Amino acid sequence: MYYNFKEIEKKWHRVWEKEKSFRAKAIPKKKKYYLLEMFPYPSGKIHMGHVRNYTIGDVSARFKTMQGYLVLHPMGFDAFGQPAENAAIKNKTKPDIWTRKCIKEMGNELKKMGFSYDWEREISTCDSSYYKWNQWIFLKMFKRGLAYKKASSVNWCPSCLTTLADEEVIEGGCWRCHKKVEEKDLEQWYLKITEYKEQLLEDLNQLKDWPERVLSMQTNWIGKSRGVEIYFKLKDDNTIIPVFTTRVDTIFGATYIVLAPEHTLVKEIIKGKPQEKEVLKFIDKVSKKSAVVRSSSDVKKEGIFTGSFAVNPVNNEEVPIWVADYVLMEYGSGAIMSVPTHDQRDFLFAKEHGLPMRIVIQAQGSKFKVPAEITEAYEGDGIQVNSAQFDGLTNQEAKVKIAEWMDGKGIGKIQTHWRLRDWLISRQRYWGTPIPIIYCPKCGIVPVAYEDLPVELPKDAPFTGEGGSPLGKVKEFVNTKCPECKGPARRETDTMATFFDSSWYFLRFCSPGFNEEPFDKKEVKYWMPVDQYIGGIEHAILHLLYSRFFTKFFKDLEMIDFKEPFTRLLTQGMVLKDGEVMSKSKGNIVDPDSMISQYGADALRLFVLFAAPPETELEWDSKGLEGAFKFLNRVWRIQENLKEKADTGLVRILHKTIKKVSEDFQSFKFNTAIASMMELTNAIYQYGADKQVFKSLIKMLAPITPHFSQELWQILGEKGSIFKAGWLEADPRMLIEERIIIVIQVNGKVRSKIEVSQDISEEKLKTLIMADKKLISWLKDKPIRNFILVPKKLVNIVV
RNA sequence: GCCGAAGUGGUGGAAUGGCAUACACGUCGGUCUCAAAAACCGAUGAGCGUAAGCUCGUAAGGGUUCAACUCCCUUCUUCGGCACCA
Repeated sequence: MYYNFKEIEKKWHRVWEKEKSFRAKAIPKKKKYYLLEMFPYPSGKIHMGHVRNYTIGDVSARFKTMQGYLVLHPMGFDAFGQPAENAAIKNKTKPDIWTRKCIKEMGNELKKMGFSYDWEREISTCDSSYYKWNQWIFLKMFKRGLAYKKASSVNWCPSCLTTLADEEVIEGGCWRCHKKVEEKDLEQWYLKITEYKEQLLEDLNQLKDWPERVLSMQTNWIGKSRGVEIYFKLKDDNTIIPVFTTRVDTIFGATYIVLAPEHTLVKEIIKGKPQEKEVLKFIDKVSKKSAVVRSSSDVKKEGIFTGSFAVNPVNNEEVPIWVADYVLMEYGSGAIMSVPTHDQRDFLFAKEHGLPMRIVIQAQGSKFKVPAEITEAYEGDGIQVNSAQFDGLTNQEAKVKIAEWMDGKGIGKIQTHWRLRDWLISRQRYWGTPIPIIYCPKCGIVPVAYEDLPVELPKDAPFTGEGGSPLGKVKEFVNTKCPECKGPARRETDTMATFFDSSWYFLRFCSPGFNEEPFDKKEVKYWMPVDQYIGGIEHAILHLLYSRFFTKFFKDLEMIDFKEPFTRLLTQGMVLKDGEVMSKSKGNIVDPDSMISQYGADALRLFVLFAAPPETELEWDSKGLEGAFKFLNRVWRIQENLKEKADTGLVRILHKTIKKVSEDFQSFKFNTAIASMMELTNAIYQYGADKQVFKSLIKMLAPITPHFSQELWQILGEKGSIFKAGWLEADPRMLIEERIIIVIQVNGKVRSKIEVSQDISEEKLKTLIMADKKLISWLKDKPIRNFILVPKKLVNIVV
């Protein structure tokens, strides 16, 4: 009754494995296609998200293969990380053993899905043959000053008991466990990603085939803002107070300045002033507020006058100096100029404290107002007023002119501020790459020599989940000799953030066994960059930014000759059930494995592609999966009723389908490609197919349903792999319809349809229209004002 | 607040200036069957009408056009990112 998917799928898995069907070996001059999906964390079982991600990738890989490309389609495991430690504690085993078991299980599940991976290239980041090169890269960065240690206030997750990079803090919480992140002062290792900030921003322009969403997220994250640092002077002793602004066009309206409570100057300027005691009290009060409270925008801004004045360098006006909690020491210079008339925040603050205001930008076309009349700040564009020699310019012109003028006179400096911070990579964790650094009491921080790599992760470490770097408790690991003076020394006991591992794995895939350097330059030259990368949107900043950084670093080392690792990027949407993300805690998980045993991998693959376009969220629908399975059976049964020769009508539909499917596969519109194959199938049921038409259909289905198609291919008498049989070409002659249907509109509304020969003349068509009974009542007694003909499609008659 | 994406039947979705709702799910009806399942065939945006057909309809309002889901303007809603960022 149903086709025997169980046996068929098993059969072809064996064949593919035996014949090493997906082995990719570089052939110079042959056009290559490197297709990569983000490698998984080996949790043991695959989930629907994996199924979706890897199915999208696999269909593209198989399609490209059929089109004649030499396709590299590797798979591996992002195997270091905290869950292994937690699982090991829970299951009373070791992270190493647990992870390897998971990798094996997960590999089997991936194989069950029939993905066309070159398994001989499999890598796991927890193998010392891999992480050795993490250490090598780290040392290269260290020698260039790109890896450095500094004491700073860092993000600390109290539940994971480790530090986090800025990128790993999502809405103030840990990206992994969502616990609120705390601040802690620690000495940690950083990578100087900021060295590449210009390039990281600039080269986004090069990524034409990345989703706009990702580009905008990265742009926001890097956060470039241009402006001017203005040098206000203290009235009493000419001490300079630098103030950063992006709105230098409003400088003539600056009526006071505000310092952050932590600003070093505050204590000096209040000394001996009557306000001293009050201000100190205020600072103390602010310092007791948590960062979260202080940074929530709905809390009322509080501030206090210091008793001191500063001089505005553009007009030598004396302005009062205030201290307020809304000015942050971490951004800019920790001091701002305040323009109440053109900044809403300043406006509210000035109203509250009765501070002076002056309008300097006049909205075009509106009546000039005086400060007393305005009810809110005007933040838009307009014409400069009250701005000395700049009056009459548009504020956009003034922005440039004033900046240049100030820069030239030395009363300000054109400056750029960035949001991006260096990447903190130290983790107080066991299951990661040891940082290859030795601390010597005599020589200080000493890098491990290249020939001593890898610094192996000890197999036994007493990690308990109670915090503190577990490696610190392994004496044989910690105690070592200084590479320089040979005296006793200690090893660094933190490990690297796992995002380090995944920042270059796509390069390793090009030559996974290479043991002279992280990768073989020749192989990388052939395969890289990745032509198509596919993965989840959650990596829009994290992994994708870090990988871009590493690529630029390798370019500087002259190990590669390209600037960006991923030419095209597709971010697939999440799989939902009942409108929510599938998760263990919500208990709404659908296990791919049980779906495979019920309907087969092919039906599952077909369903996840058909249910939604790849980028959008996919609502799980078991009825839909059943429908996909029914469709495959419907196709399967065609073989029982093949005709000698198919009707021309059907052959035309076939060629239209070939055209549509080829275009859609190319642009990842799998849902509509499948829809048109369903239409072809419906037409076959109507007309009856011959062997040729049927073979074409199963060929088009092959990238999506590889086992199913390969089996039918064999049943139809073909030997060998359907994937080596080439792709289909639509015959342009078959795409021309002889009889076409012209839609007739009257005043833009469809009133009739006429079937005509495709090469009918306009005159003849007009005659036919005039004779159309359906149109008589619409056209009778009405002069035709316009006759619009869209060739081969439509006529619109305006009466 | 700024930036980005989106809003279409009962549901997933299709159409990027030219027939709105392809394809599928669901529902209803039919064929086959003792019956059911499966399979096959058909109907299925709303309203009015016996019917032919007519009117309305793509978040709301306006505009451009012979013609707008599609382009422009305003507004609303949802999702995502950034944010007391000066």
